[in-house]
Amino acid sequence: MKKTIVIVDDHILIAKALQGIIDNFAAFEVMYVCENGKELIKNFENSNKIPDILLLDISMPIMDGFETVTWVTAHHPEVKVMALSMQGEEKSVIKMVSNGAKGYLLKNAHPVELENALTKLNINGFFYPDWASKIIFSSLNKTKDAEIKISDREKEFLKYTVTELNYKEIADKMFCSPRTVESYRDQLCEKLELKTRVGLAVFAIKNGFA
Amino acid sequence: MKKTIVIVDDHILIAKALQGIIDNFAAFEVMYVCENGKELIKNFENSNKIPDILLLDISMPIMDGFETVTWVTAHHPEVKVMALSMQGEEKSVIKMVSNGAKGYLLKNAHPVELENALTKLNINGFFYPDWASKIIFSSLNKTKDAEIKISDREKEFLKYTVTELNYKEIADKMFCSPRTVESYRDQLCEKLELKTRVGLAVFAIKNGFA
DNA sequence: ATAAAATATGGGGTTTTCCCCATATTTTAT
DNA sequence: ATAAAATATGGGGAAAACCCCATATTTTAT
Repeated sequence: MKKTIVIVDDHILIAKALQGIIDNFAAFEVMYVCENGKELIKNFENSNKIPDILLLDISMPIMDGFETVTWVTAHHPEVKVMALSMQGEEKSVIKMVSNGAKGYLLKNAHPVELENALTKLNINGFFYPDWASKIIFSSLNKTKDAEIKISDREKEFLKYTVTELNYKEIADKMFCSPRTVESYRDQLCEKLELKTRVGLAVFAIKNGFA
Repeated sequence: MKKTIVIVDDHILIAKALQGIIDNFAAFEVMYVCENGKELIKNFENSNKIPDILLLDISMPIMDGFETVTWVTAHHPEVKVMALSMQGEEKSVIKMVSNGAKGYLLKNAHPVELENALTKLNINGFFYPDWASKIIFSSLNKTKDAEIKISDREKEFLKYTVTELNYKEIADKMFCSPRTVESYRDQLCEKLELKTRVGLAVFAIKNGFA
């Protein structure tokens, strides 16, 4: 009996193409593909449509990989989720794994690696390439960095740092005094070990706050 | 006789998966796949390895789609290049088309659309979905925007704008006077209709200069 | 319950950025 | 060939950002 797989990827061409590859594997077959997490949830309402393995793209418009893996882990923990992404960005790996992903594969892997990964995932219950394991282990050590908490108000401020508004104007938008805005800057600079607004703006963009 | 296709995409899994789809098409067959433009050029040195159609991903590490399509158009204008990308970002479309791409397809297309696109490309010599044509035509009107040229020196400066270096320090790195650095800023701000360094930094990141 | 931490605000001063003025050289285009 | 544009540099001043000081309130944690 072949193990069943569902692919979730908003790039239909890619999803279908992957399906073609997987359907040639002896031990696996694709049940169906979805464009996003929402669609997957709808399918999961039907108990006949729950697969053994979920191949999950991370960046999706409607309900992304992080949200989806969280939902699947909560509602169908028996489904093994393998994350599939372009780059192996540290934060994505940590976020996916801590939200329940059992495997992580890059899209620049070879088809044989995909088969190998699926097999390992099926037998061992998990599959992490060396580079991913490294990230996961090293993330356990530096709990300090993970402790950086950014308040809602600071997040709001970060949105404005990437604009050409000055602090006075940001204060107006945030209904507070310019001093307060400057204190957000100072606090964030301290936490993030930055010195300038440019540094904050770059941080905001690269970490999805803007 | 089937039309030959070469796929260039750094995500091997995707490239191979696409190959699987295309090889099922009656009129087309994949000759080989490459991970980047450099590899393609090496292959093109052998005249037996020049295909009818090139399926070209845009974002690649070594030699990206823009550079690659420029090279191919210059050296092998008979090869029809179809750009393949995640999103249909306006700037990417314009850049690819003005550099010689004859077609543009999103990765969230259906496999049938791919076959249709390849057929049209082969028969008509071009293929642009409606959304892409719209972008191309509207870009012809606002030639002003397209005329924005950023000099090498300004590009170098843009790299530094996203750092926490001040203009004095940037001047040291660029072996010029701080005034000169400030003139780069002023010129860029004028061209890009920006006012602050933060604006420049955001521009630099979003447009791949940093 | 009480201390610690986070939030919000202010005064005042230094540095950096922004923006006006201008000039000499080099490159590009007609 | 000559004008226009781009490059590189400078002076000086206004505005913004940075950074020290401090305080009152609220929230969080032990």
